[in-house]
Amino acid sequence: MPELPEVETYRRQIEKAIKKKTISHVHVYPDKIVFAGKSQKEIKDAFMGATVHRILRKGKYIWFEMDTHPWPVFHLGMTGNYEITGEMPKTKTKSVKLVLEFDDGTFMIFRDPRRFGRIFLLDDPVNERPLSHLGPDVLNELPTTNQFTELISHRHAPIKALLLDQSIVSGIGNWVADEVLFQSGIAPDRPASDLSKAEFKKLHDKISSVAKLAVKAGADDEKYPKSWLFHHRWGKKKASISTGQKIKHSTVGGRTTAWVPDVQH
DNA sequence: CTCAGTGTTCAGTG
DNA sequence: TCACTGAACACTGA
Repeated sequence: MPELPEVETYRRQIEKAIKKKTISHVHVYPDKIVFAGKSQKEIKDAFMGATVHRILRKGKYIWFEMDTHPWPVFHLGMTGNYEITGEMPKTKTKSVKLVLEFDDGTFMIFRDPRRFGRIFLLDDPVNERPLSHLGPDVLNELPTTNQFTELISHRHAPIKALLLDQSIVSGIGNWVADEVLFQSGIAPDRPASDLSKAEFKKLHDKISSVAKLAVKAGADDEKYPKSWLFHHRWGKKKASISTGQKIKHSTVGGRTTAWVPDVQH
């Protein structure tokens, strides 16, 4: 379930679990796609014996800052996930792609059943593809309202498509985009160039508050405010928000979009 | 059996 | 080149 809140929450958990520790064993399960063409040996060599200093994140990518190069960069795709445990997973399901064992007996498991996730090996992650294509991070590097407005106010694509464009601001995914537009009262298919100055300000504020709050909640849905569209967006056909207004589902920016026409104009 | 999906990239069009 | 759209990718669950 990886959008920014999940990825940042994973980053914090992983950093807490393995910071300053050294990798003592590496188990790589062959997968040409997830490992982006790298051989098992290349992957193994990169991890083996390395000490992890920090876990960093930009947009939906996280990577290990280690004492040796190259550094591993992870993207969870649609279904990737991590698990930190004290023992080797007993049943090796097909979805397990990588298991790292650390010198204190901590294990980190990377799974990805649908194989949209990726593990890259890069010498300088932020300056190499695909990270070099990312715009500023929505959490740590969000542009000011004015900068944000300048970035997109001349564009004619639907505002939602631009929110999802990782090269403008990185980290916003499908449900976060919908949530932000709902709370801003802006219809997802409005061309960005149509938005007023006040709407850009509102949008910018909501991008910031939704991202921060979701991370603060540790990506735990149940802790998100009751008023959020999030809780109702996948509720069947006749779904509505707490106030009774109907949720409409349509395709915007190539993605299924949930929105409330009575509230978003 | 069919289809959409919490994401990204690339080909094709204007 | 740029801005934008839509398909492809892999696999599962509804």
